[in-house]
Amino acid sequence: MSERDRTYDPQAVEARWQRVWTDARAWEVPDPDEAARAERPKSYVLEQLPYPSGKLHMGHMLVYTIGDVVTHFRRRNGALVLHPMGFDAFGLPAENAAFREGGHPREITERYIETIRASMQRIGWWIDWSRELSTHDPGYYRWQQWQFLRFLERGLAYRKGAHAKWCPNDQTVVANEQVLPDGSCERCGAQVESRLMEQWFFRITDYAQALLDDLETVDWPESIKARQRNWIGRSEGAEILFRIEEWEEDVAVFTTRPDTLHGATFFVLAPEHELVSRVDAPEVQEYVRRTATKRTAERAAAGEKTGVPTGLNAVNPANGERIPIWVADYVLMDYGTGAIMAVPAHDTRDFEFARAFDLRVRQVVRPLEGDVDGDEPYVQHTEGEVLVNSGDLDGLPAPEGGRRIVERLEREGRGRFTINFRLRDWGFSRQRYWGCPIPVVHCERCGIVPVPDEELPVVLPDVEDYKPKGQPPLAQAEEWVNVPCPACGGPGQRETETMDTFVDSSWYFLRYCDAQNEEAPFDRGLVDYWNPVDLYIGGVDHATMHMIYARFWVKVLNDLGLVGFREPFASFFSNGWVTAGKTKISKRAGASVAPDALVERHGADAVRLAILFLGPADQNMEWTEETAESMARFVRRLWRVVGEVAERAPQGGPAGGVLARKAHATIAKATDDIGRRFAFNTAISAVMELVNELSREPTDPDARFAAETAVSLIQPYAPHAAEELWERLGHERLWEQPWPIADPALLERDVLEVVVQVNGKLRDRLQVAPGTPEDELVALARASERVRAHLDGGEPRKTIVVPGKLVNFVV
RNA sequence: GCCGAAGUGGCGGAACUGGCAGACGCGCCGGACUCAAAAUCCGGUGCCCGCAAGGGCGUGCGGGUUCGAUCCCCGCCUUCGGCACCA
Repeated sequence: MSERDRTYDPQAVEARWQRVWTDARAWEVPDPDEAARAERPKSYVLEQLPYPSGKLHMGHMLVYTIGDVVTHFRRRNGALVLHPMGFDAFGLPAENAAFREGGHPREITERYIETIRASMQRIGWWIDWSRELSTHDPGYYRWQQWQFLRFLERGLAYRKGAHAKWCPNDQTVVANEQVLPDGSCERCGAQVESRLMEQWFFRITDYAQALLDDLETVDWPESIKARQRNWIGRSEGAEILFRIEEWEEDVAVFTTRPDTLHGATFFVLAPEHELVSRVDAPEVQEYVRRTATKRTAERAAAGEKTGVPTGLNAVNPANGERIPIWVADYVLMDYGTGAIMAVPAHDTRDFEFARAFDLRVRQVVRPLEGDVDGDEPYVQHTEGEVLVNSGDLDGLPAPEGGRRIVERLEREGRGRFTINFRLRDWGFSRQRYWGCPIPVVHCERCGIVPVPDEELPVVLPDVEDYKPKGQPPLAQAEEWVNVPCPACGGPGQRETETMDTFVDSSWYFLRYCDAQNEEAPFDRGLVDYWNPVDLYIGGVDHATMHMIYARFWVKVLNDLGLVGFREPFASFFSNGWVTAGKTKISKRAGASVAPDALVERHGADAVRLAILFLGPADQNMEWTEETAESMARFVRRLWRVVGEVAERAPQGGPAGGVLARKAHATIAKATDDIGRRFAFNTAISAVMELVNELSREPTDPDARFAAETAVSLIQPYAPHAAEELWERLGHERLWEQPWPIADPALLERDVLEVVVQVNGKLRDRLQVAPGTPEDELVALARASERVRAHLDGGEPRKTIVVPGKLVNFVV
């Protein structure tokens, strides 16, 4: 044994095998022809792609190692596994990194891409780099612009004036999803304001119901589905028209409780409601001004209710009653119609408002027990409650009464059943530089004119100053902006806003399937072959935005006939957060625990093992360096034990002894843990147990088989060391070896341990042969000294026997 | 308020279908090797009583079902996460 073989040098071993794999082009997955498709199943394993706005951190270490282990496992189980990688290069994170560090966003971004790719390759993740893409590449976003134009043709992309969340610091519109609960900007922490401006939207609300229904068809954790359902927020109810008496005009409200219509004692408009701007009263306009400057946080803080009366009255269509119209900011413009009928007896918020301004309260649904009459609002729906104070409907069960009310209004043309969603259309334009240009030209004569397909891509130009200053940075690129209108040839200006980065990530998984295509976004045959993604892996933080947008995008493409499936991600594994101390590791913190430094110290194999041994991969975990040390120790131990076996253990197949049985049990456990349970930590434990037993019997006739099994099973986690040890055991190309299969015959133990209990408490253990008859087991158990002591000489009242497992006496 | 997840040794965690609670690892204790230390190896390690044999207790709390409950049911407590004047 040479000195090199004796001591484990991860840096040398890992470099060696990475060279071998690269030379063999082992990580590439060419698109299979028909014959190959018939021969092997496909599996598309995908992790959410990284933002190149910082270096790799331990969160990445976790996601990509999970994906890598599954990739190895499925490959060696015979599947053709697509496992690509790319970079989500555009968008605020990359741009902010450029501001932070100086330089052009493109340079910074590309530098980070280099760095991250080098780290990934050093860690040895089994990635098909021939399919790499970056969203800032014109070869990529050209086809995004092309798809946008298809959406535009269908009316699924449109422009409208809307109240937008505006970040005064980033000088851009931010998505609702990017505003934190306290009203601050997710990116920079500044307080977000409300502004009325023209913006681009995708009509995602057209797909609200489909997005909800199709959740039934995907295999995702229930918690993630629940978040999406929550986000889509479907409510069944009715739209009802009230008449503004003084103006002889109708105004619609949405309600989920039409049964309480007779209890409406006042009416409230959101301050942004169109009608409010037409109210002359100065105190109303003053109130509207005040709420507009109010920060989201203050308005949302459900403290004191504020509002002003308009002096106008609305007529309740159910009973002709006149009720006062108020303006109050507890009514939101972007939900329902921006106007409500207030029923203080049956809604807590209306009740609070009525209390604050001394408005009438009238109960119209009688609870089964107790009474309301002003003290507490009664809101809970209970089975069997009936209407009161509702004219001829009195005594009807509330739900039925509600139905009758809407049916009546429907006949009069003053109401209808409807469904309202919390989900709003996706505002995707950003007043920022670093994003995909929106390929349209504004023409005074023709309006918004799409750039013809053959002129794509509209390439993002360089500008002097790419920092936002109230108007989009692209407006400075005058030569680029001023172009003839594609329709009439007259003077036109390009759109200067860019697309939200979530557009980029809504279809990247399709592009991987045909990344070099210059004729189309992708070939439908290839995309339909690989998709849907069989296992998508990523963080919960993308459970709503990204994963809803991507689902929407695919549904639209399906409706356009561009893809043959309606859901992008057939199953989803949500990985936990990695924390160091108490803070989530991200680019903001944690250079000290950067994977690069850890790999330098312990080797890639040890760090890969450590991140998965830390705990269940779908739960949050706290990183500890001790774990990396302990995994490095384990690899060294494996190295030494396998070396000893290679040198001293007898040649020949397994003899079927204890060690061979243990090896087969380990195969069964590791296979189930990786393949079905995604319990990577316990799979590693199982291999450790095997190695522990092997280290006690390195010259056993089964030692060679046990060593081979251990090496083979640890390969997805520690591919470099495993490959080297496999070679040491006299074999080649472990990465191409089929995953081992447990022999059911050897899973049967030759001696079973049967537990003997008295009253459910463990009193003795028996060693018996498998298949020992029940009565013999009972006899053996009763013969036990320790059992007899607890039986107190009496007869057991009852005896329970679980064959092969236990005997329980009840006295 | 609504929705979701989770409470097990000193620590991370295991127990997969109701059947040996604490696998595996960290830490700690003891020993071997060493001039010494590191590394490595061997042994021990839930808590309490006991010299020991052995016994008792033990999976957030209180009940229940069961021969038997970390696991199922009911009622609480705590922690974490998401949504939230959503009409």
